[in-house]
Amino acid sequence: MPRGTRFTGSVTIVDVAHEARVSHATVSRVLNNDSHVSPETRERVLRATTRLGYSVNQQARSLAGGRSQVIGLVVRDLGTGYIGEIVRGIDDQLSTAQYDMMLYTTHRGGTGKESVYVTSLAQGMTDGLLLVLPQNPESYLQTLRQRRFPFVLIDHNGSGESESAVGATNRQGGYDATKYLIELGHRRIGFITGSMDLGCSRDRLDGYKAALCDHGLSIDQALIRQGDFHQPMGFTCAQALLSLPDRPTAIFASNDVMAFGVMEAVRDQALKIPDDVSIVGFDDIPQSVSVYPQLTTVQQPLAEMGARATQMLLELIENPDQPAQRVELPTELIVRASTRAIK
Amino acid sequence: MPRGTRFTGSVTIVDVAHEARVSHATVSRVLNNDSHVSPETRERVLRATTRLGYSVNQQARSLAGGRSQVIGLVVRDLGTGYIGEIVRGIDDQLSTAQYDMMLYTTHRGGTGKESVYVTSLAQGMTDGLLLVLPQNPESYLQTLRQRRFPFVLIDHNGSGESESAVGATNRQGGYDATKYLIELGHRRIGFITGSMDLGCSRDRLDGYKAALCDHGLSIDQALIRQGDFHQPMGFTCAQALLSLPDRPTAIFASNDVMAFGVMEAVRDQALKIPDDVSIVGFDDIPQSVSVYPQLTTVQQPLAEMGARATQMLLELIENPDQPAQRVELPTELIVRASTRAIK
DNA sequence: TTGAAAGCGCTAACAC
DNA sequence: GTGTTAGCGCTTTCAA
Repeated sequence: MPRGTRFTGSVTIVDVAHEARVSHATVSRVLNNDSHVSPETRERVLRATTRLGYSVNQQARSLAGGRSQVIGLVVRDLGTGYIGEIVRGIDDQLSTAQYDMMLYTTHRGGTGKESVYVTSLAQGMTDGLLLVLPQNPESYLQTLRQRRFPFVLIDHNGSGESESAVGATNRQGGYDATKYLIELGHRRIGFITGSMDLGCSRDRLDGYKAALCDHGLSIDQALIRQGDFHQPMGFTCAQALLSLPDRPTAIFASNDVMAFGVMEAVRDQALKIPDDVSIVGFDDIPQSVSVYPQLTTVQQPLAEMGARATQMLLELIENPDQPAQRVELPTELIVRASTRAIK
Repeated sequence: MPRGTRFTGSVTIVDVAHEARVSHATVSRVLNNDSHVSPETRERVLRATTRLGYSVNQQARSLAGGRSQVIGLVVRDLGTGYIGEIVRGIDDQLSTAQYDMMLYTTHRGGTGKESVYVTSLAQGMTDGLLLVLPQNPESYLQTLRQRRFPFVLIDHNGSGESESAVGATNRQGGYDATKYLIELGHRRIGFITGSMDLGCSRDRLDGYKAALCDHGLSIDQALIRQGDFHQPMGFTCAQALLSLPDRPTAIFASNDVMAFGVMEAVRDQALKIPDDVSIVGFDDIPQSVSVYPQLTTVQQPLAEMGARATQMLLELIENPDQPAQRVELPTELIVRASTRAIK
């Protein structure tokens, strides 16, 4: 009957050692798959662990210099399905690697908050960090780099080549969607950007512009509004676009959530989707099939991005001296019901 | 220049002690707001911590018998906005209490997985647990109770009076929505349940039935379909309801996500919302205003539920011998565009 | 009020 | 192949 500290009926490595009639170091070896243990001892220890219902105390393990088996996930918020999808991918990988996840949201703190998190995180709580679409990341990326703390950026390609990042072919995605609209006969295509401090936002805009150029259309600055990835902004920008003297016949929003705002605005003006205005989004979050009409959008393989980033992080934790990897997963235009050929 | 172990440039309590010319025990006292420290010593220590950029190592702290300052959040998945809203509330409270959060999802494991989490969680990693809408919870609630490990259930009122839980007035919500539909003139009102192993699902159904009875309408079992809180099931159930010989003029789904599935099904049959079929959901997740027409729904104060549960958990951690609290926050019918009076 | 010392559960040399 | 011994950074008696 092992004595417990607080709540936990904690069976420790020492109890197991006692039960298996070995030293606690040997138990540790077995637990860490050290090869220098005789098969029969290993067997005996393993039996003892199950008999006693032992489970390792991660805090102690990581204090002693081992891994914490925890990674930190830093996100703005969990608002939309966007993060949910990414987490699905992360989660899968983590569970097979026997890792747990700490969740850090930054939505309330505004600037500065993130860096507080990150430094305290790097304090040993976690073995590595996954940063989803970080806002003004330079403030703390610096710190992480200095400490050689493993991290991978998701959907944001950092400032240089020096960091590992997984993203999608944002430029191509922007290009494809715009080209598609052009081929449907649209000539005046409104564009709503994401937060312009993010590389992915700039890339999508670039793709839009490139497609326009390649098809001999000029770039009208009036058709480009600066958004922020949130629905209200999609609404506002769309309102502005729709009240232009020469109203666009199609609007391409830099993410699905803003596209929902566009839908609202279009209806607000008693216009029909897609008859009067075609709408395209970006991301393909689960909600894009819940709305009506179902949204034509550029799919990002979000779950896969999460999974890939996690694999990369795990490798980085294993071997921190690895060179940075930069992965771009392909986007795909998903045509649904919010777009149609111009009359 | 403190020496670091792994990545962290870790300034420890010893470094601070040295700098402040006191023992590390005194530093610990200051850090833990122990009253037996002279104001001037405290001041000196505090200055040293900031000068050195010290930040406490939670692992060590919790190993030594203190709090881990981490709570665990156990959810099925992050799929919809539902969890996102709850987390917003949790997060707020946690940040003011200086707590961090571990996220445990159970979506992949199916049965049994949750209990594995929970036991390993209770192993000292976290100070307490928040369980959102847990599936078949009896398997591990038992364990938690035995160990007297603090936990609070969210949106699920446990098996007895013995556990702390925060939910909403589900029965009343079900009643209100149904009553509203009846007052609009609807007589045949379809109902899609949630997972019936959950108390909240049963309560919503009860409210539906009670409203019917109170208004002299009989309960037609054919109008009640068993759902599971997911969109595809909403679609399927709605299809069944709509192909009934005497088709319902309104459908009340036990959550918003299923209501979206209902919308799909209604359109699939070339019927109009709300002209041919009125639709009501439950939850009021953010998406319910993104869909068209905007969804009439029973609002649960999700963020508030998260916040309240967190406060309760924190109190429970402070004083585990407290009696269990059971809180029901009020729901509110939010009338939007998916419902109308019958012709 | 403060310091010394023990120990939380574990890993990682270092012996044997 | 296995045991012994030191810590990891902290909290917490127990003395002083």
